[in-house]
Amino acid sequence: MNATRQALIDSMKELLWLRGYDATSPNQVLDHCGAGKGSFYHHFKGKKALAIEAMNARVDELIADFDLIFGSDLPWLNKFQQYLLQPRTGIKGCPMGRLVSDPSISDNELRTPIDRYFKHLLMHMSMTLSQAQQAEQLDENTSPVILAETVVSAIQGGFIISRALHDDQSVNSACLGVFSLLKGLARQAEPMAVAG
Amino acid sequence: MNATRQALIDSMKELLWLRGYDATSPNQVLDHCGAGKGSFYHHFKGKKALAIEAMNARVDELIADFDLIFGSDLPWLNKFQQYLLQPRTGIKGCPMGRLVSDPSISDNELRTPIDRYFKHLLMHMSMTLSQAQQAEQLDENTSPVILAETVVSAIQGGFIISRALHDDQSVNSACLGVFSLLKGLARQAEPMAVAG
DNA sequence: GTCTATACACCGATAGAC
DNA sequence: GTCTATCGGTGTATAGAC
Repeated sequence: MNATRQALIDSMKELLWLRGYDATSPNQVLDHCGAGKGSFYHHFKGKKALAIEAMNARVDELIADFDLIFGSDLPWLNKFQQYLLQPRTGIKGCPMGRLVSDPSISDNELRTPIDRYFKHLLMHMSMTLSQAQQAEQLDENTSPVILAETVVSAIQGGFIISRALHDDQSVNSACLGVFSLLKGLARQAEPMAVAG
Repeated sequence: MNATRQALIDSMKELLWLRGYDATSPNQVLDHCGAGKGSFYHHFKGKKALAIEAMNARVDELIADFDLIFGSDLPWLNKFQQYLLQPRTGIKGCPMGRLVSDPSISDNELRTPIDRYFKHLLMHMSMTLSQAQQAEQLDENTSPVILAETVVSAIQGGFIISRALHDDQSVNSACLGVFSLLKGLARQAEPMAVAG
């Protein structure tokens, strides 16, 4: 892979996190990585094409981190504990979540990587919760799908509060709060009933 | 109050919700309300000044709605029920929450109305929760401040998920989920009927 | 108070030399 | 593959007539 091409992707990845899509211009990307306009339009059809590659690279990164925890054989509650209690820098925002407010993201091609990221989180969290219910380790009155949505929302919303109040810690409070609520639903597995 | 001036504020309010701050240009505001450039810069120092007035007007509106519920004498859980189970149009996003991702919002003057909105929600929710604890109607193991942050985060994050998945209902699922979790912490010092 | 004309910077993209 | 020059369009704001 060409080094300039990779540098363009890396710079776009960084600037998307820092300023979002609409507010990031090709010129800013070029300044950031020291490339020239000619390289940009040689390697990519345009801003949108580069952004999609950069977003997909970021999603791969984030999903790999997520899978380290949710793909492990930790007990279900410990998975959520590890994921939710990771320290986050609230004001920076979520590299994916912050993009959805950009007007251009209503374009479906631009939205695809973001959709992929959140669908992955939601699906694997709700699978974990569903298995916990089957093992009688989780209260059965709440739907795993809705519960997963609530957890992901608490994280994303925590970033919003952090930026709104200019306070890096708000997101961590929100994550702690939703973890406490989740912990309240944990049940000790009871001995398996024997049919007959 | 001059009618043109008011029309400019109303149009900016609308466009801020629709497109955010950075992506809304003075020309778009003028097209939206039919005013001319001269009127704009006669009544307002510039885009930023108009946006601040429009944001403050929106916050007043949202806070009035919020206070209708949280300023009432409903039981604490019913307040959260009414507020959280209001149907929301997820893809439109929260008129305040969507603004925090705009790079320009790191400017403190622009952030002030947003800060005021969220501080109001958080303070009054945590007061309600604190009083519920004193009345022994709410589990005492979780901090009211953290719980309030979790509730507001679930709403805001729900909007993010809605926009990410292009699904109006995600935000309502997230709100339902956090309400269920909250309901699980209710204690019956006195008889309380709660549907849902 | 409102209008039109204008200024200047930056946007995303292209052309063509090397 | 990379560079510089340039394009048409738009953003924010100002000037000055009426």
